[in-house]
Amino acid sequence: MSAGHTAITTPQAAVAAGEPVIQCETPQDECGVRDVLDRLGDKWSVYVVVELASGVLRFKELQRRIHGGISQRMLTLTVRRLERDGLVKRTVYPTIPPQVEYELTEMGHSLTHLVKSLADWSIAHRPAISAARETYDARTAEDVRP
Amino acid sequence: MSAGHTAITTPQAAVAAGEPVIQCETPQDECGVRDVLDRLGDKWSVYVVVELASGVLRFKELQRRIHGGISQRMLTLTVRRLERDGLVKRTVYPTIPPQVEYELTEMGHSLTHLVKSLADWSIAHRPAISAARETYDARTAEDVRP
DNA sequence: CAGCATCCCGCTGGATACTG
DNA sequence: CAGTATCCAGCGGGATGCTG
Repeated sequence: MSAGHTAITTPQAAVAAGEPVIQCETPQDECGVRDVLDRLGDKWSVYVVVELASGVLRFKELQRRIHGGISQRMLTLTVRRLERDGLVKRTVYPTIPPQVEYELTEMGHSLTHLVKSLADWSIAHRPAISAARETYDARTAEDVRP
Repeated sequence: MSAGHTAITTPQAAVAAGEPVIQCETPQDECGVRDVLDRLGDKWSVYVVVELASGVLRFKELQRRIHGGISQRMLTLTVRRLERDGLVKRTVYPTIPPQVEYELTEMGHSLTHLVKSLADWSIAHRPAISAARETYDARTAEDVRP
């Protein structure tokens, strides 16, 4: 994510200075959020987790299941990141042709609950969001008279 | 759930573990997830929501509170998007100097719970994630011996 | 089948300067 | 103070081709 080439205000400085944070008292909370969002933020991680929530999958099958068609490249990258973070376990069978199975770890499964909540919230509020967008667009359209 | 004709999948794991199985057979479900993740995916939305969770804030104050120093541009964009989606309410007071207040809508507040959960999960699992990364890095390092 | 390497485009997002 | 407008670097991510 952040390349960190700008050093106007380092997060460390803010933390060290004991800046007022959210309703949570510890400043680490935000770092934590960022950690999760960095994982969940990228386009495909959640979908992989979602698909793996139902069971073990091989690479191709995993790719096939993800609607919208994730590219091979992105699936590899995504799955590798998740593996690195200990959310996904990757098992290689040295057969011919090669077979690689992906499954969620315990930690990965625990994330499933949150993803589910996210999905539920999203589904529940989608109509409201759509409506809000239409309202907003209509209002700004009449607002900006050319 | 479908499947059952291939031996690849093993949904038993999820079932046995009592995991909430997420069904993504309908494309709408995924669109829903994508909708939320598109909002949460961008770098700053969550932080804005987090900061606004504690109360009404003006532009500058909001910018000041966000760690890492969000640029005016990004704060504007982020806050506009959130407003468009009906998560944030923007109130303009035509005074001099101008004063604009931001606050979460009801829907925005409902998202706060999820963000909170995300933060909690993140904080709880950060050590595990760090450990996993170290393990992974060490393993791959010795794996790729030149 | 699984996955690495390469090219390349578009969007995100930072810095800067200018208005109301 | 609260933006808008512009320029530009970086990387996310698609398409393609090559290995084991």
